[in-house]
Amino acid sequence: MSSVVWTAWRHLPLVQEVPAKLLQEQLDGGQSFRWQGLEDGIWRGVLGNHLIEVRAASGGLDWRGRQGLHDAEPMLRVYFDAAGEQALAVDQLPWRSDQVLAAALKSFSGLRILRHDPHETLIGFLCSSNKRILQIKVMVAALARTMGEKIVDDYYALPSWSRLARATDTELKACALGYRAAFIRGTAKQLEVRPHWVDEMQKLSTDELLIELQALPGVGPKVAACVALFGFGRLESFPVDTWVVQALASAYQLKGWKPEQLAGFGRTHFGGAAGLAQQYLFAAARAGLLSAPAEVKPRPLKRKSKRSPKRRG
DNA sequence: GTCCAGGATTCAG
DNA sequence: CTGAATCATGGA
Repeated sequence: MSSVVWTAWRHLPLVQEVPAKLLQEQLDGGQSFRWQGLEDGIWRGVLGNHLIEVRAASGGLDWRGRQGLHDAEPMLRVYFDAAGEQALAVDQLPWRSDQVLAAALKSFSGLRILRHDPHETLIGFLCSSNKRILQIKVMVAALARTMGEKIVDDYYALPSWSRLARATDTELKACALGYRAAFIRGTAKQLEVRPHWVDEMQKLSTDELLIELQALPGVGPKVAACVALFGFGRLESFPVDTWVVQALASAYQLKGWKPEQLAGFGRTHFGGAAGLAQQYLFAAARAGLLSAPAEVKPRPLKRKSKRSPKRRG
């Protein structure tokens, strides 16, 4: 039934190899909502307006696109951090004094923050509140199929902000977004008149970026942190979701801490690559590797009583 | 039927 | 200011 004509497989060398199990964690572990696993370890996904397939291979990845695709290798090199820049960031994490982190780094060695398109990241995480990863993927796919441009077969690019801004209630209803439909539409109406939004955001510091993101409808602290991390490559951004709350409560003895407090702990304890640490802990928590807090023995921690003034200017 | 999901927003107190 | 209620939908 498929009318896709593929190029030959091409090799994408990676400084740090990505075994099949780790590739699955990266592509289907909550960073992206646009990949589907096929047979034989092949993953098919839509990046921008490209339909791409990848699979683990010795020394890196094999990939292919549709016949006639202009070379997508530069984009994929960035997407998968082919140069291995994040290896340095991982080494800067406090794994030498943090046994929990050390275990997570070992279990998912080579895990990377993929460099997603900011628009796609924002759309995905606008759908994410109170939803599981699988259902987020369904909603994003529905948005693409309903309002995006067709690529081939049943694969569609994500719709533009201007298209989303004029989405009808019927169209949004068909995507089963629930109350998130208002998030999508509200953010779309703001961003459709800001064609250089990404460039503007890139110039900001991470703290400024997080504030600007949270000014968008449906974007709170957690979604902003995810967009900053996965969409803008801010490795210091530390999203605190239910899994991270669980992980820090059980493995770091931080029961009862509120998300904002945990975010502060994350940035202080993990430093400039806190978001990278977060993704390892997120993966470990979801894999059930942090469910035995008795073994862990973290250093004593003090809770800050100081409140942060929420002023701007 | 009940509970929960990579939360955000609104509403009491 | 903080904490609880509410939001729409689908799967376990």
